Amino acid sequence: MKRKITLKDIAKELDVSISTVSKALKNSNEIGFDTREKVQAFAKLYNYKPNNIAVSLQNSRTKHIALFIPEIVHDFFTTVLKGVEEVAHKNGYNVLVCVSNESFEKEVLSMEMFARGGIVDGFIISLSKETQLKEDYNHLIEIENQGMPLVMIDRITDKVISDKVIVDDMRGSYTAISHLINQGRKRIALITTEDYISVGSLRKKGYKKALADHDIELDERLILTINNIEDSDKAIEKFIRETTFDAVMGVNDVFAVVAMKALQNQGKKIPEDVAIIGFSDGKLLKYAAPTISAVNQHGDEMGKAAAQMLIDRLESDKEAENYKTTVITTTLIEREST
Amino acid sequence: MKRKITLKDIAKELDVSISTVSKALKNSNEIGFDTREKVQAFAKLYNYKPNNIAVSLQNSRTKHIALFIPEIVHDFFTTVLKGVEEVAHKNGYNVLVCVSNESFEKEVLSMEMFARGGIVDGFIISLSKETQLKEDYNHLIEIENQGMPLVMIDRITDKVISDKVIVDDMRGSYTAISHLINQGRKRIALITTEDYISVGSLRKKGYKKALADHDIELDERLILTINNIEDSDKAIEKFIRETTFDAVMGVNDVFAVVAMKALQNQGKKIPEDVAIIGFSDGKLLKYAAPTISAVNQHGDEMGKAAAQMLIDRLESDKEAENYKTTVITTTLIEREST
DNA sequence: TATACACACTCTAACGTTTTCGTGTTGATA
DNA sequence: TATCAACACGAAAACGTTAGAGTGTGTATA
Repeated sequence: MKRKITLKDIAKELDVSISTVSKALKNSNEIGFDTREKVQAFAKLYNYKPNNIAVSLQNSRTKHIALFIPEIVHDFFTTVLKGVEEVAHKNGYNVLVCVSNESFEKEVLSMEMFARGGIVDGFIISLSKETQLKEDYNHLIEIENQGMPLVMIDRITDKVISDKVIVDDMRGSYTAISHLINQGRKRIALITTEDYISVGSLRKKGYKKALADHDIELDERLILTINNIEDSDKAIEKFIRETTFDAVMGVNDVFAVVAMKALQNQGKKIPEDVAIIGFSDGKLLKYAAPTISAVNQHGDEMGKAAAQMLIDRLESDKEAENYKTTVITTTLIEREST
Repeated sequence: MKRKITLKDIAKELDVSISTVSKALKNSNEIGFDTREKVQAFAKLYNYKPNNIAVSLQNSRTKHIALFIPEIVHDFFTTVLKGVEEVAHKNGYNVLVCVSNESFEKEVLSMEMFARGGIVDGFIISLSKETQLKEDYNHLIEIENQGMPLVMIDRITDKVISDKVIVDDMRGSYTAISHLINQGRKRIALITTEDYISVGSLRKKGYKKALADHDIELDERLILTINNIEDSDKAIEKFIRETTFDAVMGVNDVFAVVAMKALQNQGKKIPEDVAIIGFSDGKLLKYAAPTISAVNQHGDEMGKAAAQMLIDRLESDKEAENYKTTVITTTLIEREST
């Protein structure tokens, strides 16, 4: 185990004090030119890198940020992570990933440990389902009280005041449904999640508004609410067997593709008999046969925006409370299914 | 900004020394029972959590591990991350994610900074393509020389001696091809990556061995090597137009699904005319129409195994060099395409 | 009554930095 | 020759913790 070289080592070797070395490496003009040169050359030669932990202890900044996501095996959150990682690294920050697995408890526990332990400087979080269901946001409020920056993304709550990055879910949904209507679809079904999930409910709102604005009467029977993700496949199949419509939107990629398969099994032609649209940043809809139109949420953009907001907050010393909410605009990707 | 409570605060408040508090919290019987009780109660009341940075500085262990992956928007690596995160958290470790984006430079730079800066205690890495192409592994060797544990996964090299977790790529491929042969397929195509990618070349080996063992003559024209991932779609379509076969295996999920679509466009029936099989842990093949058989690599198992190996190494004090290579067995998931 | 020793603490150094303040040496100025 | 900056550097405290080495009691042993 080769011990790492420290300021002390350099100091001893060059017969100067530790502070001189420290200053010389920072090119402080408090130190003579010759000494600076000498120290820097030596440090370079021995590949000296300051011990981050010591630096952190000194200025109580770790240069780490935490990203909490409910689920990692999910195209959207994956792209978010990619975006966060990119701008974090560009700014010299590292990303600690915590997957809550939709569990309130894990979210709370990890968050508290990260915060009180001084492990990270700030948080980016997308709420777990359980948290949204319980509506218990004390851990987030506690974070804020401690003065740690927090950026909420995608699955947010307005019970907590903080920076936020969201997608224009309602608008995305509205646009998608309008697109279907403009193509002459009359009976448009929606496969969605339960209302407590913020994005799901917003998408439903967009759906309803689009119908209303185009004078199509809302038929609640055309809305399928999945309450148990485990057997969503069966629920969707049953729904499709028992309901007739000429278009359907799923609030994610799996719902859309499962619906398509069920329809195809029924002998329906896509898009002739039924048009399909989903929400997704991933490959599932892109490579389906036929390819399925999608509302793209631009997870990477969200990640980038969130990371940038967080870092800005961290680097600015002002206590300012001008919290911002950035809205990422979705784009409709038209494919064969519509 | 509420300052965090420290040992010193507790000590002052309770009029004892800092060390007494420290020991009391650790339930050291060097401290009287009453004092212990008092300190612990107080700490609990004020929700004291030790400052991790100070602890890290003290024992030069950060309880952080780094996971280097070439690409995050990729089902396999996503499941790996999930596995790593799970066992890391279970053992009190945090995961720093670094996405190399297949870039040698980013891999090297990040790695050096993580190592010399004392940011993490150990590494789990899957090599970037560029690294595998260059065959320059000095950064990894350097890590090992520093005495930092390193676990290589999936995309590995035997130029570096370390713990490893791999999948039985060759065997997985062999089994898949044998499965096709047993179904009576005679002309089996392979869509693969260039040889410098370790897993791709192993899968090709398995393919060849399976053919040989079943007395099927190898026809090099049935092997398509994708050298530019950007226009793999076109390359695959061209290949399918110009080549005839009754089965095809893709070394990943996209190759398989693109091949299927191209075949279907040609009017081929799956699996009647052509059987298809891919490598994947994700949803793409599962939700394709028809569903596509897959060699499942169990990324989560790999992640778990790798994290466990790394942590074992970190927690054991012995300098032992009995490096192990864990092989995760792939499983063949038979679906409609075969 | 001297000795030993367990007990319950406190002191101190250490981890590797950064930064403020202090200090000895120059060379220039009055 | 006394005075005073400017210069180049060192000493020390601080960040929050841990752990080994003291220290001062009180009680049991010889």
